Amino acid sequence: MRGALTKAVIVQAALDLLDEAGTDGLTVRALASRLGVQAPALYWHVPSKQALLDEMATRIWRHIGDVMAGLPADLPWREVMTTYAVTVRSELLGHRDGAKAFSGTTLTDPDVVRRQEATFENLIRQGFTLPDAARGLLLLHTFTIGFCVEEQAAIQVAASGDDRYSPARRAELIGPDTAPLAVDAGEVIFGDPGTRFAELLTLLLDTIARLGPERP
Amino acid sequence: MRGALTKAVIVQAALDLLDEAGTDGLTVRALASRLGVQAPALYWHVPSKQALLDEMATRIWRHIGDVMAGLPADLPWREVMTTYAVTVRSELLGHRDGAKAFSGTTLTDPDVVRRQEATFENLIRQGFTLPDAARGLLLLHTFTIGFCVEEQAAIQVAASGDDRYSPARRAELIGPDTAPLAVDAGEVIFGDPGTRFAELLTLLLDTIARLGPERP
DNA sequence: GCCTCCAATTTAACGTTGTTAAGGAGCGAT
DNA sequence: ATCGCTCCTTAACAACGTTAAATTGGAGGC
Repeated sequence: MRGALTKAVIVQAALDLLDEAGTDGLTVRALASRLGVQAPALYWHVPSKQALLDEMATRIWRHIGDVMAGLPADLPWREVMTTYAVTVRSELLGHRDGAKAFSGTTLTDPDVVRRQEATFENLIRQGFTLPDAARGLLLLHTFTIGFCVEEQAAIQVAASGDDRYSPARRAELIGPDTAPLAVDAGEVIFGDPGTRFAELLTLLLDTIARLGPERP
Repeated sequence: MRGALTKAVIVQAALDLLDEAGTDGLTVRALASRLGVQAPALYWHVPSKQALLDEMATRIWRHIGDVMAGLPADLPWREVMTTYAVTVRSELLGHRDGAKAFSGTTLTDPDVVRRQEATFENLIRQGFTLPDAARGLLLLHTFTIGFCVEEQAAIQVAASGDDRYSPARRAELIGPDTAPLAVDAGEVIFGDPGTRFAELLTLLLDTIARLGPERP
């Protein structure tokens, strides 16, 4: 089993451990134990825990890049953008604490950026200027990040047995008589996240259309 | 000086310490020392560090609520929404690591929610249905959170002397010949954040207009 | 004026964390 | 065979959040 440890193996195990134990459970010792090794052994392959976290984030974003690069070169722009948003969301929510852990991360991999080229080419072919394509994707990216951060936080609260976001408990805490609008707004804001995401995404695509190929 | 320690004082000191020392420097011992007290003394007033972090977040969001509640009851909806986005951004960026620390946080204060009532009343008076007002604010909220998370992460990278996001270094890392579009897109994506925020915000307000009072 | 009681704080300590230093085992090349 | 390099272990450190127990200081009853 000597030499079986590589950076890639460690990163994969770290992602698995994160899913099982969450951020708090992702310790160097627990990770080492899962790999059948002592904790300091990992430091031969990875300079620090922070570097490991960066590496994990890079893996996630590289995978998202793979999906985007695999799209047909002439896919309609709405589907391109929908795929991006949906992929990012499923990838972030697919890992416990993923949104907070992998958002706003410093990508260490220029390769990820390079592979955006095909997407830009496609968008431009469909009538976007480059700055507008960039703005559109940035808007989508930003929105998706924010959405997932909030969604996953609520998921975690609910998972801990706290029903603070359920409509009934919420109404009770606020007092329905004092702020009926705020209570009702909760139905929209804390309703089914999938529906909400789809709704807002459609709204955004309509926005992006106006700065791109369907400019008024 | 006995009895001078209260939860409010601790929370304020914690915010100050966060700004000076960042998330890593915000330790129970450092906080106690700044308050002229031993670490365990804090546990008389606050049950845990996590509770303290929640309390800090609540303070931030309550302050944002103060600003919103202080707006004129008939302020045009675009200004209402702009104020919300701008206030959230300045509040989050106003504290070191603020975006990550205070986003997706579980508000412990129903009072914050109750005070949204006036904002909803105003938006409805200007032609929004309640669900659309909620959707609009949610879209704005989500976007702003995502934006700040990314912006502050980039700020922190730059502050550590890493010029990875500067146009020149970025072009060098990617290789300008292999992905010219991706390189140029960086000018938009990593240009001045204030401009970028204002641009995207305007874009969003145009979208929100279509589901609200200026429905086509 | 003393004593009591309770709120608020200290001292001491525990287990766990990320990380480093020093050393040893295995293996290929000379 | 032995050197040297790679990879891993054992031992240890300082710092962290947190708890238990002992201690202080002031307010109120006698």
